[in-house]
Amino acid sequence: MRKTARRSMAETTPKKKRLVESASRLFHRQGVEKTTLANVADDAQVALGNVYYYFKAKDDLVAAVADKRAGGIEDLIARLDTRHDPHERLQGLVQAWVDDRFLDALYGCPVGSLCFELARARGPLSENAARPFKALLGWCEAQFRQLGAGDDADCQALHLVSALQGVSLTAAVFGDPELIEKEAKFIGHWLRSLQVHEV
Amino acid sequence: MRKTARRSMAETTPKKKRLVESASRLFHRQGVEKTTLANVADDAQVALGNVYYYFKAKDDLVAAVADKRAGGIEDLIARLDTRHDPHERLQGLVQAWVDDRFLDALYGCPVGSLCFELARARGPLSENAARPFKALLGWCEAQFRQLGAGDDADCQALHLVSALQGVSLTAAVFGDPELIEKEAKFIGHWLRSLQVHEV
DNA sequence: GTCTATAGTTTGATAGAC
DNA sequence: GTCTATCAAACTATAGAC
Repeated sequence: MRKTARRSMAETTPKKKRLVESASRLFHRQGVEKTTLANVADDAQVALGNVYYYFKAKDDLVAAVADKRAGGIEDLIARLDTRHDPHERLQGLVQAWVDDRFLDALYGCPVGSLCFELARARGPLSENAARPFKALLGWCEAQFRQLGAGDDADCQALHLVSALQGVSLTAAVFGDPELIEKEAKFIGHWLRSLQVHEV
Repeated sequence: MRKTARRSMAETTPKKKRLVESASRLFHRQGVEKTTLANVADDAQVALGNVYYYFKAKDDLVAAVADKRAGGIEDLIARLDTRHDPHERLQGLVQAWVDDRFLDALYGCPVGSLCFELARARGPLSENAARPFKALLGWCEAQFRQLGAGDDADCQALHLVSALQGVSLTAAVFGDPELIEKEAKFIGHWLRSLQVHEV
């Protein structure tokens, strides 16, 4: 009757989904280039040759993971949009980074690291690499505009997204999740200063 | 008599140095994992088998490039330290990012991307991955302290380094160097606001 | 020091039985 | 749909002539 989360997933979840989830985790920890299809197949408990039934080539699996990342950002945005005011929504975004700080301080932001790896390669996959960033920047800009930022809203959005991406990278370089907490507090002060300016 | 910069380097520079410089450029553009020793040997115009006379293994070449990156940051800091006041020194740091914006918007910050790739692997090379970041953060903290930041100096240093790293990544994802200019202006305003607060 | 040739693995991808 | 077996290419690294 004892079941670990992984085993129960391995037994119940369809193989295609398991492959994407294993790839998602391994791409985060090792990067796309260092992760082999044998790694993914093994982690998902799928025979190596069977991977090609679900994905014609490695790039198709990478594209599926990239879509999952973009969807994750869009889901996060949708959850934040249930909050009442733009200041709380932006603070919620920062809090999402704090929530993930232990994993991100080991392997970086899963979205940033993957999108960067795909964009730098400048192959066919780099087309959609900017999608999560476009969503995030556009959403942040709308929040800052509602805070009364006016023509500065796009600069503030870029600054916020950059700070979050940058601290994920820095924390990963040091392996220290407290850096994310520290930067989150700093950003929190900044956001609060914009709000009181507004009221 | 006509000589391109590359060819003249290929003919006059010692092979070991050429290998490190080719590796440095290729690691920036493709990442360590995607770059093969054949790529490096070809770019440096050195026979593949000869690479192993200078570097026992690929990791030794990677370590040499990592040292070069750390040295580059330390040189930059040394150049900035010739300036008269901490505000000008910090603005000079931001300007260094603007100067490199065209290359960084294609392939990211060479320091950040390499240090992150090495740190994430959590192998023997990740030991020194934090060295350039440690130098940068320590130096920035000293500048902010001289600006009268007090106990906030370390938070401000982390924020500045994060913003620079983050915007390099974001600009690379979009392939847009103007994002670096935009964020540099925003940071410039922030630094100026700290200075007038001081005076 | 420099080169060619190649060993020994690993990798993405395919073939074909079940 | 799933599996085993395997190919062809690419990679790190070595051997050995010069």
